[in-house]
Amino acid sequence: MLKLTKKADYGLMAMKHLAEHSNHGACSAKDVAEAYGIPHEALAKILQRLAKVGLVRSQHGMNGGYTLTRDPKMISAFEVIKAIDGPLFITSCVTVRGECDQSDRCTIREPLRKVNESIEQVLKNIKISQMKEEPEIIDLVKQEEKKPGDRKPAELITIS
Amino acid sequence: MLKLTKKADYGLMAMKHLAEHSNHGACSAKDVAEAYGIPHEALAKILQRLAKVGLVRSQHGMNGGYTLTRDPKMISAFEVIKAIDGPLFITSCVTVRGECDQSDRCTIREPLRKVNESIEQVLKNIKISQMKEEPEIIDLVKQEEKKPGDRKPAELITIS
DNA sequence: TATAACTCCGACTCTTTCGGTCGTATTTAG
DNA sequence: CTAAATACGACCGAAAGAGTCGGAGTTATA
Repeated sequence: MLKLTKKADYGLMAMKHLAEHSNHGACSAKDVAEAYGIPHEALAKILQRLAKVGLVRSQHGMNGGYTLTRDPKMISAFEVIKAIDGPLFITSCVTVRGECDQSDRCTIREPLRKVNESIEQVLKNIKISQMKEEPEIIDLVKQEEKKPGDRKPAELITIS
Repeated sequence: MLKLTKKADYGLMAMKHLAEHSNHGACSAKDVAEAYGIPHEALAKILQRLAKVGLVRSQHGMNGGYTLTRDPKMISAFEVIKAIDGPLFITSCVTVRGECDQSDRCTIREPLRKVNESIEQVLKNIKISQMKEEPEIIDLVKQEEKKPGDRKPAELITIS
């Protein structure tokens, strides 16, 4: 549960790959797919959606492929995921149109909406350029787990 | 995407309902289901899973039903969700056994694992007793959205 | 200029998971 | 013993997922 789809995974991998190879010109979908062992036609479709929202630029013909349109420091993981999988809502109650459809007494809607916003912010603050294998760059969580019995007045999650 | 299942939604609603009616004795699955307009047999199956992990206690026979086993202040949303939907992993790469199965060059595994931990902590800090319709109790996010072009050196997400 | 190679693009099918239903057995109060 | 409630398993339809196929467009090269 609560996992993002393989498409989003592939999209993030491809964006990172393009960021690392931006100096070598465009990368074809086939090249990226073979580099990570994923079906290249599935990844092509993902890159198409990224091109449609303007995150990458597609280039037809020989030696064509995809290039980033922005500095990878300015592209968040949230943008990539949202482009591929659509808007994210943690709860099934909150739809695009706003409210619960089946029960007007859904009393947990507001707290979960807050959680949803929190997750969005976490993903918005992760940039493609940070997607390296250096975990110390990203310090997402700066707190220990809860201990039942004490109420911590203020907890912190620091990002970057 | 990134939404938790309806079962988890129902489970959280039921837990909150039990927390509010703990002084009236046990609540039957049918009562809870009718209160929120959800099929009572689907909710019964959810409550069974919650009973199996010990979050609620079931009582057979007439005037039976379900009761919480702990103080609702000590039950986190994470426990409920995990009991219903299983362990959560934000990325498909990270399985229960640990690693990517298809590609050993999945370079985004570690950053996403950090994101995953962050989300877990957010959910662990939301208690059933906090699931009221008073949004000011829970202040999950304390920042505005990003503006492409400025780099905020340190961002904060404050919890409770 | 014309051909051919290489790329992107959109529609389609198949599989898996989710949500919900039904039926039967078990337990308990009256 | 009967009524009311949970416990448990199997089953079915719907929906979203992952992947595949052929076609359209573009550029290099002879």
